[in-house]
Amino acid sequence: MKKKPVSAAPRSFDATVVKSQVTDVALVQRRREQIVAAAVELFSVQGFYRTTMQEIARKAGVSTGLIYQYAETKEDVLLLGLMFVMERFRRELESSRGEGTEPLSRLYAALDTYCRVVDRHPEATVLAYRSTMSLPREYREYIKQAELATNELIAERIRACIEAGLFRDAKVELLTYRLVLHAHGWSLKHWRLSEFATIDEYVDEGFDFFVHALATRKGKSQYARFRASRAKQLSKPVRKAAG
Amino acid sequence: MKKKPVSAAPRSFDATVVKSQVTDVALVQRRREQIVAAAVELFSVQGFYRTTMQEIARKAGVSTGLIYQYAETKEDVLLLGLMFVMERFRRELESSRGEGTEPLSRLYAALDTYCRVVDRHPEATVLAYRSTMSLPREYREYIKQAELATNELIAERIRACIEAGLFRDAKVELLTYRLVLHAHGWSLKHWRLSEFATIDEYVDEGFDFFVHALATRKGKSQYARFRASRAKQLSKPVRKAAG
Amino acid sequence: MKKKPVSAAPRSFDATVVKSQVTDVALVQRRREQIVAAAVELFSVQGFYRTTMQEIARKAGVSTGLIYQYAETKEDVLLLGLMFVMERFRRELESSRGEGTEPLSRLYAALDTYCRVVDRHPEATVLAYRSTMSLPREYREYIKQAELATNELIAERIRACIEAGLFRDAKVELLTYRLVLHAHGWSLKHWRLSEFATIDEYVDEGFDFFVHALATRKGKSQYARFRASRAKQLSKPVRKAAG
Amino acid sequence: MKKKPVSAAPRSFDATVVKSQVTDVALVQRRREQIVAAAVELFSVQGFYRTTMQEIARKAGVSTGLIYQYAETKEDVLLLGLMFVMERFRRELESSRGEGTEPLSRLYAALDTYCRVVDRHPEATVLAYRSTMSLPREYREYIKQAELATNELIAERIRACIEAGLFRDAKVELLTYRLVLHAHGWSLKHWRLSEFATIDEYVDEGFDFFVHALATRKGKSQYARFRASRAKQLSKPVRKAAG
DNA sequence: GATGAATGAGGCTTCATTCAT
DNA sequence: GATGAATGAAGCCTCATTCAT
Repeated sequence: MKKKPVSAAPRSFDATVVKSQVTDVALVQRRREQIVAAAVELFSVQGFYRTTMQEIARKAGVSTGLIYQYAETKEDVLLLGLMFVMERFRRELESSRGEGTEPLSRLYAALDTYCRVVDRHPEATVLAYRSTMSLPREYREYIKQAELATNELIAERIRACIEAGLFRDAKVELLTYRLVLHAHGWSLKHWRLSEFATIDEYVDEGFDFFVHALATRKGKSQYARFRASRAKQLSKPVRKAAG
Repeated sequence: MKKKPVSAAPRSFDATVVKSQVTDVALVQRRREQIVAAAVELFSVQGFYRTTMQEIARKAGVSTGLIYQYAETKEDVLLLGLMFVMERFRRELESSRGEGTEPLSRLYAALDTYCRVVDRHPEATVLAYRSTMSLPREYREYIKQAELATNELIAERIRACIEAGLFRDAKVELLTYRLVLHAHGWSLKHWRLSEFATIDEYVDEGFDFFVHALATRKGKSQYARFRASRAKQLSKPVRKAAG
Repeated sequence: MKKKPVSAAPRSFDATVVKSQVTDVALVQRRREQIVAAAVELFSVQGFYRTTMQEIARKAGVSTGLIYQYAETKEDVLLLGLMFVMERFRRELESSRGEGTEPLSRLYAALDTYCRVVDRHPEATVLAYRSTMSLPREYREYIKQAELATNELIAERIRACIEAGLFRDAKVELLTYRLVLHAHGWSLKHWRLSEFATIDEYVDEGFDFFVHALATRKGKSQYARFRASRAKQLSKPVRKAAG
Repeated sequence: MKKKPVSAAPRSFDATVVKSQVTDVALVQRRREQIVAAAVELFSVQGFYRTTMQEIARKAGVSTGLIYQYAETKEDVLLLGLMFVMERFRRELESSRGEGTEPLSRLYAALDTYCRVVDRHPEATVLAYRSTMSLPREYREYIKQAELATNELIAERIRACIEAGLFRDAKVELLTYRLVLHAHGWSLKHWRLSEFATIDEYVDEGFDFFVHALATRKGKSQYARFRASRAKQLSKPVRKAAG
């Protein structure tokens, strides 16, 4: 009886919006990965404008001219980079399961996953905030769509909690951004937040706060059970392997 | 009995870190305002790198060379711009009173003020996120310090709630960033959030969420009273004058 | 029995101290010659600061940007120019033979060659005096070393005269600069000197003066023989072909 | 029965070729000295183009605008500077006496004085070589005339030696430049020459060389006497007071 | 006479993009 | 398909000169 999750091929991650002179699809895929990986790293550290095409080429181990066979402009490379980054977010989020189908657990898993991706790739998050505006207005839409598609993965888990009577009713879109900003915040304000919490604590504190604000009576007892089960798990020798 | 409100002179807003060739202090002040106003507007719309010094000069109604009498580099202009913006945030936040000394009311006032400044100057917020990295590493510290000084104005109001037994104990620094990010979020994700809430709703929803998550029993009843008094106020003909 | 003529490879003429973005050594060589030739001419006529990179590019028949693939700054171009000029001096001096191995004859040949190079490229000499100070302090050392290497070609011929008992003993370094300044003087004060002497006369008068001041009895008779042989030679129809 | 020494107001040192807006002659004199002193020092160290009018003003302790009341362009300041420098050379040379009227002694005194002025103001000499070309062609003539006027002070002493039968006949103009370049050389090649001689030695060696090359029999004996008298003098406790 | 803020043309340098090989 | 040398427009910054006070 679950609603069909939005999905249905979000055009937003479709890298074909960027034209390539090369026809061999597999080659395009491979070369672009090579180029974009270098680009994302440089953009993240130095910003879009401080990074030159020649630097990207050098770091990617290709010639300058080659890049222009796989992207028409520097902005294209940025777009590919942002898509690449957001695609990673979505992919990881999509594969985060949570304990069975328990809604709270699944929501926790989503937040946990999101925060940890951010923790592992802090530059990627920052990149999105810093560089999106360097894109031509038209391209920005792609990024927004990609963001919405990713958010939906969280939104649907929030909805599940509401539908299960664990959370009081509220505007899911706003709630979603609350969690999204919590995750992004870890990167955006890492210089300060990391003085007061580890990523583990940050995730738990964030979730705890969220549940406290929204949980119905039923939700609260469910949450207590969730915490107990986690506590038991955590007491076991091995836990989340370091990322 | 209250702690002394913040420090005395937060070095972080001290514009003298940027050197000027002109000695007349009042003139420096006036010219910089003129230049920085133009710069902030352009940076906000086009970004730092897309904005040329000639554009800034033209918009400020001065010659290109003049800017260099009041700032040594383009980065200096950005620093002054960011300082200017953050100073405005702090100033407005500082002057937000709230109903008497009631802690909840004062906290609400802080969030309300913050969000409304963001609402009135959305570019300013975005500017901070997008352009801070364009600064030389050394300059970024100034911005961070300025941010902390501003945050403290919120932090102390949260602390007041905790000390008054209205909120359960928690890490104030993390809570502060929660509110800060809520305010910033209104600008960062305005394209989406504004589809689901007005600024009034966004503030109220954010505060409500915050209180729900933290309030003790005492806090909850206090909050009920606060809402009642606000409802009464809101029913009166005049309300917050538009900014 | 003779000392090994100077060192092997005087680092001082090593153009690799200036970095190039281009890797193809032959191309670097060719392009630099093209650029430097234009630069030297312009620098000589207008001076370093009055010459723009655009002018150099235009005269060299390349684009402005190209120069920056072969030299990092305008100062680098000057350094290459000075090296180029000094290298020419040294090369010509090195290949000046003189009659057999007769010391006086060889010394004369050195002075004669030096003065004639100066005569053919008066701007080059002037350039060295006027523009060396436009170089970063560090670069000036290269030029000094190059000068010393060139001077050595004269110094060793003076030493040969002393060792052959033709000249009385004296500080060779000072004597060397005496001849060097004599040659340079032809360019530095050409506006005046050329009113009173042709280059031929200038060389002869300079050598005569030098020998008169230093020659031993043996040296004097040798010098008489040298002049006699030259006189005979000079009476022949063909003489030094104009450079 | 001596020829009238050229003199008769050499236009070349006439600073009135540079126009001033100020009419008070004494003030013009005073201000210009103030400005030119600063300018010469800066030009000497940094070169003409690297020195800004604002730097000159600062070092002279006046405002930028003031300079333009006493000189129409930056080139004018340079011209005044060069005139100032050459005037000093001439003045010092003019006042160098030598032992009575003995020709050799007077010539020695000229060379000695010249070299010592150069030694005390090495930058001044270098300035002349480096910066003269920065002048508009028309101005250079003034400098040349000033140089000739100064040279004449040496030339006439050489002539005296020839007329007294101490030197063989030769082109006085060339001989003059020989001595001039010797003096200038001390500054131009100081970095090298100072490794091998003190200024005392440099002067003596230079004069000795000169006399050796030119002296008649009569001149030689005169020179021997001159050296003997100097030796006696030198053995006395006090000698040339340090400059 | 003196000041110093203001001007704006011009230079060095960068770098996205092209194209011959 | 790949290379990397070549292009040239454009931007930051400097500084000689002016002018209102």
